[in-house]
Amino acid sequence: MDVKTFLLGLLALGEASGYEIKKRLEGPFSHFYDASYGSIYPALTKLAKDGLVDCESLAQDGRPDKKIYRISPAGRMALIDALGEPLLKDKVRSDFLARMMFAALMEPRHLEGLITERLESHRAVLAEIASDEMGLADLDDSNDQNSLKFVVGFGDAINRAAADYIEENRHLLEASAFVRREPAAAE
Amino acid sequence: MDVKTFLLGLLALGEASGYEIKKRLEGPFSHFYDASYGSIYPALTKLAKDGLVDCESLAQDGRPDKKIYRISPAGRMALIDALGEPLLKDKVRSDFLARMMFAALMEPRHLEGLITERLESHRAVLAEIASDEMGLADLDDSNDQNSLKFVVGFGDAINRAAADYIEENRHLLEASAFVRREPAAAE
DNA sequence: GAAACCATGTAAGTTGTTACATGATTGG
DNA sequence: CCAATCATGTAACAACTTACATGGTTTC
Repeated sequence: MDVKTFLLGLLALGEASGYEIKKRLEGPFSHFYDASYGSIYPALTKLAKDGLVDCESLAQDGRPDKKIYRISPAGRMALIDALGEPLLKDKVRSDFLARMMFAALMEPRHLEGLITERLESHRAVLAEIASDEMGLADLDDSNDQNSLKFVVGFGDAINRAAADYIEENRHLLEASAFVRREPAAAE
Repeated sequence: MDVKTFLLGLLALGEASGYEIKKRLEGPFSHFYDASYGSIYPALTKLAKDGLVDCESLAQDGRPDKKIYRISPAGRMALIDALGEPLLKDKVRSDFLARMMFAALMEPRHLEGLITERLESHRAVLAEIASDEMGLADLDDSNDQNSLKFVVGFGDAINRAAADYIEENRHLLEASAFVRREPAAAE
């Protein structure tokens, strides 16, 4: 799903500015979708130009106008159309797993650091989800609430499984790495 | 990790042609890395030009020469350097989860189809991993074998967790979708 | 006889990121 | 006082995908 469609969907759940959208994407959705300001702002401009969203400019003191976007009836139809299209394969590129493939070429200390770092990042996500910092509470529609519960719960399940797996299997990487290097080189 | 570095890493595990690399990427690594011919072939050409890999052309009957690439000493050093750099965030973009966020706008039948399709794709990956079609057996180095065991096992754990989660929680999406639509409209 | 596999490569196009530009306000 | 937050936008760039080009061989 491209950025335009995704933003249209987010606006179907409630009005927002570009800045607010970006902040939300940094929360509990970041595990399956991400977008930078550099793609969000142009996308919103394009959606407005195509009549799929309405835009209200709120003048502010020292800052640029805050622009509140709302989905239009045409936008809702376009979104429904887009949701009817065939499912695309997920795109994943994991720097972590790619490196683990070549763990045998890494310094043991460095390797250990990467693994620990990764474990901590999974734990941080789990903590964030558990503490419900995600403000899904502000949705009127209980269907939408259930949808968000589903995707956030999905992130919880995946991060939990990943953390558990790493803990239980890091020895596969670390044991061999430690063996291979300076067996008894009393430095 | 960009395509060039990843290919360099794969070649560190053993020689291969561009075509063979692509085939391997369609196997048990596809859950965390993917690349098309259009990125593989130019990357190999570039690596050879930079002296990081050596290339041997094998003439063949009706086909283009098969080009076997092997990592060079310089390539090995470049790879080790690259592996020492700071870890990048995984990039994930899930069309499936993005759509589930907007499940309330989908036709119930269509939604059900998407969920079932997704479940089956997880199960297919699990079956493929279980049947060990991945030919990691042809590695001499036991360190490399352990590394591959780790990343493939990671895929197994994640796919299992995802499938279980979907089975247990699809009702969150489907229940609400069915309710909202023609409560008793005897078509 | 059609589809899939083997085998490489290029060019055009899409999509998105990074860095820059601007600048007041609030919290530590 | 420095960093972070609020707030939008553009332009240059990077990276990758898709489709095209070529064409024999093997499998159903």
